[in-house]
Order: sequence, then structure tokens, then C-alpha cells
Amino acid sequence: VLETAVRVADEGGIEALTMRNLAEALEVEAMSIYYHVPNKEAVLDGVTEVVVREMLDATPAIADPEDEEGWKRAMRAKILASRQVLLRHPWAPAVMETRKALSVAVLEYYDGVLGLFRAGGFSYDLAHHALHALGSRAMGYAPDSFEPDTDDPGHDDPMVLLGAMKERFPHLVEMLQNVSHDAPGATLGWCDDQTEFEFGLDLMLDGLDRLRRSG
Amino acid sequence: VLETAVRVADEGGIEALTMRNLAEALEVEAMSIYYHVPNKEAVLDGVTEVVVREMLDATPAIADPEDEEGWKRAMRAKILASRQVLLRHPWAPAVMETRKALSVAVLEYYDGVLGLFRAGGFSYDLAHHALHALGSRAMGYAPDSFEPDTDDPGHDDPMVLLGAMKERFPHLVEMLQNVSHDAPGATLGWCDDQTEFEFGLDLMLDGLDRLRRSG
DNA sequence: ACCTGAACACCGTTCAAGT
DNA sequence: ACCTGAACACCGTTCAAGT
Repeated sequence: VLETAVRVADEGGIEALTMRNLAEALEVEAMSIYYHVPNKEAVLDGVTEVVVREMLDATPAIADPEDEEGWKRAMRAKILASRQVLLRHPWAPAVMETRKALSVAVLEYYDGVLGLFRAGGFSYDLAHHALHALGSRAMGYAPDSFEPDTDDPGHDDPMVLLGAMKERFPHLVEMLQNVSHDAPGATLGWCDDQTEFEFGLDLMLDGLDRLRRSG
Repeated sequence: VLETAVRVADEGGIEALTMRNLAEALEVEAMSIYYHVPNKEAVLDGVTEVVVREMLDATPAIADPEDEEGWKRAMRAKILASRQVLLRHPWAPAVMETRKALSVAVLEYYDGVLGLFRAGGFSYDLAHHALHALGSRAMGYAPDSFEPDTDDPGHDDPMVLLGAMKERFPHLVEMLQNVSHDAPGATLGWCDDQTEFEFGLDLMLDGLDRLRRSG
């Protein structure tokens, strides 16, 4: 029932997940879903539950490292594995943001993360702060503030555009000219999401490890 | 025009911001808005523009610190000031997440952040990574993964509930019992958002400062 | 140039009714 | 116990028509 909902969202995006579409995919006619499910909110709760359970299944083995130093490696592996799951369900982060109550799967997930912190010798207090600090990164995603502006403002010569932008956003333009290698004119679409995600994640994990050691 | 849209959202929440409601607030009847604005997406673009410009106005003075070491202080002040703006518009982060194109105000904002990094001696490459790492934190908010579950599962004795949860989520329950002081049974609603935000922010800024110094 | 009214396609949801 | 059809309230949006 919920798994077909996930499939509908995977294929047509989240906006394709309407009650009528879902009913069609279930080969049942229209409003029969309401017998099994109270409302659409429950469907959205359900699909995130399915996705998070996929994450849990993705990392069953690495839950409890023996050595204290191994917490970082295990945490990193767990989070990056979850990220792989999310890449198969690109709509999931947005839906998860809108869930206010914590589902059972999410609680299990955070419990596992906490377990890793504890295995690494974190106090509950520090582990609690750490969980907040990681935020959505603990579930394998980060709000991607940067997307290319594919609209008209760039439909003329990109070099001319850069020049025009230079007075308004001097540092941004300078950065673009210094960092971008392969695609000189392509505004901001060239960022390697995986690299950036790991950079931020490691920054967090290294900082937390330092706090752990200093007590 | 857009400012009244912000007011409507401030008063009634984001779900109250419908074209018909907005028209009523403008004391104009219904569909006249479409003469001034192409569609609702443009309205949402507009309101984030207004909010981000509020952020820009909130920190005009601290844009360029002389000393290299001051970058962190200035960045922290800028971000926390933006956070104060967002507290007046609690619906704004969710809307900003859904914008894909970068508005002029957002570009200006990021340009200012970049300027602070540069003033601190960051290379453009490191500053670029830093921007990604900060993510939404650069704009004063972080995805708050934790909200209390106010629904029925807790309508019996909280201590009994904790006991029942203990086998499924041992680390979570243990953490709750160790960290929570003032409100022992109140699931997870007691977290101090401001404290947690600053903890995560400082973790990032400290890590970035360390990378900056090591070259 | 600016606003309006009626209408359309679509959404989540209710409810009495079928088997 | 499970499904259906018709209907309701609401949404964003179109378009020909008004001043």
C-alpha cells in the first residue's frame, strides 16, 4: 500500500502523489484508500517511514564498533549509506521536513546514531548537542541552498552576464572565476554535491571528535 | 503588494497565503493580482525576497571587519541577526527551501557572507566549501529535526511510556533521562533551539577557522 | 492601464450507498 | 469488511469582458 505510494513518487515526483493517482496505481478506484488510511498526511507519514526503514536496512552490520576511535568511521559510513538511499528518493527530504511528529523508524534511526555516539564515549549531554548540530545531515542530506538559475537572466553571453553581476555581487563573481574549472560560465550548477556534503559532514564529525576528547 | 503578503503569512501562517486571501487583504477583489504578478510562485519568490532584504537591513554595519581574526565574530553576529529576523517570520524557512532559483537578495546575502570569509583570509576555494558546509545555517536557521510528538501515544503516564520505549529506543530514553532537567517527561519538546543552533554554528565556525589557519 | 466575474481543472475529503 | 459514486469546499489559473 505505502510501497506503491513510494513508487509513484519515485516515478512522477512528489507532486504526482495525489490520492487519485495513488488509487489508479493501486488499480483501485479513487476513494477506497480512505478505508485503509485516515488522510493524506498519514500517507506522507507512511512513505517517510518506508524510506527511513530502507536506511535502517542499509546499515545493519556497522551498528556497534568495538574501539572508541571507530565511532567516526562508523557514523560516516552509516550517514553516507543513508544518503545513497535518499538519492533513490529525491523527493523524500522535502517530505521529511514537513513531518512534525517523529515516526517509529526515525526514532529507531536516531537511537542508532546515539548508540554510535555512546560507543565513542560521548556523554549523553554532548551526544544530544551533537544530534542537533548534525541536524538533517544525520539522515544523509543537507539543505542544498545552491541551485543554478536556469531562467532567462543568463540567456545572453555568460561572460557579459558575469561582468554585469560583478558590481552587485563582487565576491560571488570572483569566487566563480576562481573555483570553477570545468564549466567557466555555468553559474552555480557545477558544485559537486557529494564532495560538498562530505566536506560539511567531516567538518562536523572532526569538531565533535575534538569535543569528545577534550571531555 | 508583497509586503501585505508577508503580513498575511505572519498572521495566519503560510497556508493562509492563498491568492483569494491575499486579494482580500489587499482590499481588491480576487483575481486582480494576476495583472501585477504572473502566478503564485512569483508571490512566494517575492515574499522571500522581502524577508532576506530584512536580513540585509539588519546587519549593514558589521560587513567589513579590519582584523583577520574578527571574521568569526562578524559572521556570528550577522547570522544570529538573520536568525532574529526569521523568528518574526516562522514560515519563511519552509518557503525558502522550495525556491530553486536564487533571488537577487539571496545573492546579495551570500555575497556578504563571502565578503566576510575573504576578509578573514579564506581562499575562494575554502570559502566556497564553507558556504556549502554552513548551508541553511548561513541564513540563520537549521532544519529542526526534533519536535515533540504531541499526539495520543503519550496520553497515558509519561513514565510508563518511557519504560515501554526503553526496549525499542534504549539510547534515546537513556539520553532523555540524563539530559532533561526541568521537564522530565516531556518527550523532546524541551530543547533550547537557540542554544542548539549556536552550538552547531560555533562547531562549524571553529572548524572553518582551524582550516583557515592551517592554510 | 487596471480590475472583475464566470468558468475550468484539479485537489483532499465526506457520506450515504452498494456488495 | 471492503469498495464505489456523487457531491462539497477549496485551490490556482484562464479569459473574455468591463471601466
